[in-house]
Amino acid sequence: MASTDRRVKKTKDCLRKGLAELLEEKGINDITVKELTDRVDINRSTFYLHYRDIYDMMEQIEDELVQKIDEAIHAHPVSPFGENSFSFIEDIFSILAANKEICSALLGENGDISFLHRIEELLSEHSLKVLRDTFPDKMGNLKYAYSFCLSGCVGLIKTWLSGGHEASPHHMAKLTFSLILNAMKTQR
Amino acid sequence: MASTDRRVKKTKDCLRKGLAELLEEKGINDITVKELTDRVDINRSTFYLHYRDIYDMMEQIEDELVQKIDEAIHAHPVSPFGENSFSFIEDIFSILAANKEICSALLGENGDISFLHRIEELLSEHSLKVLRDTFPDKMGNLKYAYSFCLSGCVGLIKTWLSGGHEASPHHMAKLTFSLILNAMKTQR
DNA sequence: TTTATTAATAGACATTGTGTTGATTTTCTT
DNA sequence: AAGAAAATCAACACAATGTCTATTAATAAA
Repeated sequence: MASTDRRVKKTKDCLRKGLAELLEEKGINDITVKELTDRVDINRSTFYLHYRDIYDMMEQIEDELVQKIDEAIHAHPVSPFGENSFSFIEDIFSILAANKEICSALLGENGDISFLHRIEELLSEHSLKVLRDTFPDKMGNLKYAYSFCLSGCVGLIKTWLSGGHEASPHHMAKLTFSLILNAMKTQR
Repeated sequence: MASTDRRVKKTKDCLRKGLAELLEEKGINDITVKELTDRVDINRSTFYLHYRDIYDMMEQIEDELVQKIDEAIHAHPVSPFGENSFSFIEDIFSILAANKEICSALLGENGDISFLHRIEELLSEHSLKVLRDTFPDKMGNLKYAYSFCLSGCVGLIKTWLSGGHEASPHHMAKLTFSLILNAMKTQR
């Protein structure tokens, strides 16, 4: 991402696009470096100039996405559950939309379960703080309701990505917010 | 599973146990046939007598689990959302508990995202019918709320498995039921 | 218990992808 | 235009793969 040299950017973009394509067809398990470089017509040696192996490449891509989301989250002040507490959720949906292809691939049928876990952790890290303020007395019992919501959010994201994002990030954020709030009522 | 010969059963059990162990340590990507057979002290050739490769082995294990869950689901009549509509959920929790080690591994950090999808599909297949009866007018708009609940259920399962199942399958089924019901109210 | 069957083992094999290296060519930046 | 850096090409040892054949051991059924 950082590199300024056109050649590096072009090579990495090329490889990334090829990987996203391959991930729609098969699992990362069955994807070889040779296969990827052959497909996008890049020398295999060039691949090793940038990545240690396929998994390293996947990880680097995930790192970038996670970092972007992380930055978006921390750009918002920690506020209790209320009217505007879902503004950071909207940002997340926007980031995902801006990286639709690779995100779909990473969360889809042949995706990476550890990326899924990282997304959950990101959401968790932030919203745990919020929840602690909103339901201070019940934190112990909320464990299950909370994990229900957490995974539920990821499910929402997956469905939204796999469709054509007909709904706007703003609308999705509002929906997410109300779903969480209602589910949480279970435990009050 | 079917085989009657003790040797086959012993070999398969051994390999399966080894795979579950390895999956707690690393991703399926980094697990080689040689590594697995070395660990459980089985000849590498023997592995190929039963499985095409590591992924084939994983698939066969998943197939068995999915089949068990599928049978459990179809053992229950399709009933509208009500007092007893969650009895099949209880069965699912029981099956998962009976296969705790491998299920934890398959849904955990180094798990298999496609197994996760299969579980979702199984739940989906059955509960879509139920939902169609419960909310017949709103089916179009329910898409997102539904996927929220679907993934939420899997999250619930993951959390329950990774803990020590302190809660009983029955309790979890009731909790699942009320979480779904509350979340669904969002869209009414 | 014996026998026929079937599974597991051991060792060898060609094949394929891996990761690395050094020399050369191409492309970029300034 | 010149120097720097990236991409290419060819070659390499290496390790895991998947397949085979011959041999040994364990099992089920008589």
